[in-house]
Amino acid sequence: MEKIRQAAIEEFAENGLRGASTQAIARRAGISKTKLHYYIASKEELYQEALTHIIGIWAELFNDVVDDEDPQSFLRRYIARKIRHSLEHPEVARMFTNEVMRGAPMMREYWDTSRHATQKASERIESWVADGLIRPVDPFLLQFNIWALTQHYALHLPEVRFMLGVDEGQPLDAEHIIDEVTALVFHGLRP
Amino acid sequence: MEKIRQAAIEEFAENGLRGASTQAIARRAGISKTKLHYYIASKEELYQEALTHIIGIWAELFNDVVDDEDPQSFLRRYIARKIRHSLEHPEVARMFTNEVMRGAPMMREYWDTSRHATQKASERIESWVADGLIRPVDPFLLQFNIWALTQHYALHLPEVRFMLGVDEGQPLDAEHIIDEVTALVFHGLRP
Amino acid sequence: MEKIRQAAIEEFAENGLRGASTQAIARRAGISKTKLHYYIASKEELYQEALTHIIGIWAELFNDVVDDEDPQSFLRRYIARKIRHSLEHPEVARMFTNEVMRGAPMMREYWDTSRHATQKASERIESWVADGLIRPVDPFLLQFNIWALTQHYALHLPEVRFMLGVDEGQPLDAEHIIDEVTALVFHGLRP
Amino acid sequence: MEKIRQAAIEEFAENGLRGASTQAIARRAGISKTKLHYYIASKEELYQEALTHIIGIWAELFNDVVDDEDPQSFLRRYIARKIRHSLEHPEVARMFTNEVMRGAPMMREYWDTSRHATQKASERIESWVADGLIRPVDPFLLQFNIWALTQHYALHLPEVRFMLGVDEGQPLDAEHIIDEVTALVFHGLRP
DNA sequence: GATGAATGAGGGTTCATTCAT
DNA sequence: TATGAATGAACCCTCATTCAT
Repeated sequence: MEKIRQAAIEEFAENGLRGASTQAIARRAGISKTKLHYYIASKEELYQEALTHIIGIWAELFNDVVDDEDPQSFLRRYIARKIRHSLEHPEVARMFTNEVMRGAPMMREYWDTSRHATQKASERIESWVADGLIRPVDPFLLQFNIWALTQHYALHLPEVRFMLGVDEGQPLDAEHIIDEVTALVFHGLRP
Repeated sequence: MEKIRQAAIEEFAENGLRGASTQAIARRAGISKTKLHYYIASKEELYQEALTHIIGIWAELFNDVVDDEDPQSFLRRYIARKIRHSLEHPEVARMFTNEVMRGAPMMREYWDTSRHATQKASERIESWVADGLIRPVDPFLLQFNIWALTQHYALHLPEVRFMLGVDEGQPLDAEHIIDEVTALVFHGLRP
Repeated sequence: MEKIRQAAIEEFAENGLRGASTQAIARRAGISKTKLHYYIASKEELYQEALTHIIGIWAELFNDVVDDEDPQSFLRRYIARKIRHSLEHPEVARMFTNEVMRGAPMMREYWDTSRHATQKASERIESWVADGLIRPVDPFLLQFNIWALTQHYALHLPEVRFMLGVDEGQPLDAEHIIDEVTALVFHGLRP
Repeated sequence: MEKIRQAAIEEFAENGLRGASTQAIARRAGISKTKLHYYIASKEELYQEALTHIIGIWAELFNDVVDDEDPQSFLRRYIARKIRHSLEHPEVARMFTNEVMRGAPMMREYWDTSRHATQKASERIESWVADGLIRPVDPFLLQFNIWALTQHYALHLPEVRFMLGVDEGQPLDAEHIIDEVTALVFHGLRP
């Protein structure tokens, strides 16, 4: 049941694994607690499954990147997609961050996989540096920094709205945020 | 009792308000649950108090900024302090982010205060732009971005260590991180 | 469905009425829980029915006793059959004992019937005593004692195997047990 | 708390580990379920503890046996004590039997210890045989048989009362039962 | 006749908090 | 000030049973 996972991600994003209650997840999904437990084996397993789902979402989000793109095209597309998704589904990034802040006990094995991708990306960044396309940077930290910038708007959405004076009813100007973040990174990498 | 607050921040950082247990806080503080409840009125109040304390920590961290500093000096100091603190006390940033991700129900009134400071900072940034010291940027988003970059290393500390291959025993190279983040921001703001 | 009853007796023997789960009975019978409930009205009724079945088994086991047999022939046959059945189907004796240990709420009416048989058997034993075939004994207690001796090997089967050093794969020597129990009773009754 | 264990043994005797409810144990002990859980760690542990207690009771019951006693003195004392205890505290024998019927998952290690005692007792019995004090018997089965005879009156107490026509108010004639069982065994062992 | 979905009641256990001393 | 005992509410989950098809 799709809506159970959605409800779970929202609840886990707000309250973490321990703080989330199956009662609340059921309420969010519009079903009874008993019915929820008919579909899931346990809270822990639902958590695990939701986490896996999130990882899948992000994999899908970037699975059409073209290797021979220039840094600008690549980074703009990456940042744009990530921020757009962050603003539309902040609960996804939040649940993920929640897990990371717990010490990520359920993600250690994912990191093993992820490490390889990070390393490959680092090599690519270094080739950009070698080609003089961007200034010399630590390729790992650059990845963390971009991740930080794009995640942030999901985590701090209410604060951002508040500070910008954008009420909950109105949409945030996603393109403006994308432009600013992209600009910071572009200029920040200029040789 | 100082150590209760410290224990509370660590527990709240990991498990959030709902997920934190007074039992666990007591254990972290090395006292009995009963004793803990002798010192605190309720879990909620302890949470509130810890949050206020965190805000105080950050206020203190930046209360000697000099208004007439040039952007470079100011930003470097700000970023350096924030990242250093993030790496030394990640639980502080984590508890804060946890509260924000919950929708920050206990921080709305803080935002009211904070908004003013944010606005003042924006004016200062705009004056830098007007003086040609940095390129034109959205001053609010710039603040968010810097915040994002400096918070990140607290939230994702274990992941960062893992990806960089730095074991828990060894210290992370804080200065290197500060250099890279500062460089990104400096170059990113170059006129 | 025959296999449901068999599954039920096994489960009830191990866990009692309250501790038995329809889930487990269904699993033992190789069907789904829903299907089980299609065939039975309720757990309680299945229990009742199984109990009645057990009583029937024992009635059948001894329904060809010949009244004019001498004590030796009668007792040997009785003991032999009972012990053989105990070793082959320990779950039957176990479920019965389980019910008795609960206070036998579902067997009170059976006892009414049983009492008559017990009384008739007592008269027969007394006639043996009167005829000088066995030494004077309390005929009721003798019946209890024989029952105790023959039931025991069903209830304590694993313990008996363990103490005798007979692995689960190998068969217990039923005839040896029968011989020893019979001998004890025979000698115990010698005038 | 002594009364909790007593309540637990009664409840476990009637309903087994699975069938027993902490609710019911609490009710029997005259306390609330919450209070019960203040004193115990878990139902399983309480069960384990009660089982250990029972084993201790029986050890105590026979710890003053004198090795140089003749068979008659020894057996009479043993049988008398065991039956008296069975009639006074049938729930103890019942809980034990309940565990055995489950397959005794929590007693396997006790059997290891018990095996040694059983073997020693067997040697003693064999010495009696060698000395011509009793007729040749399988020493292990003899022990099982005596155990069966003495346990039985605890397990089947209500049935025994019913068949003997002794109402719950009146006391059972324990000495008569002891006499009959002892006589059966004595005669049964006569050379 | 047969089966996946659903459900109210209750299971054992933990919780934050209060009481009694 | 300090602490073992106690407690009502809530927790996650399983249960026997019924529903809908």
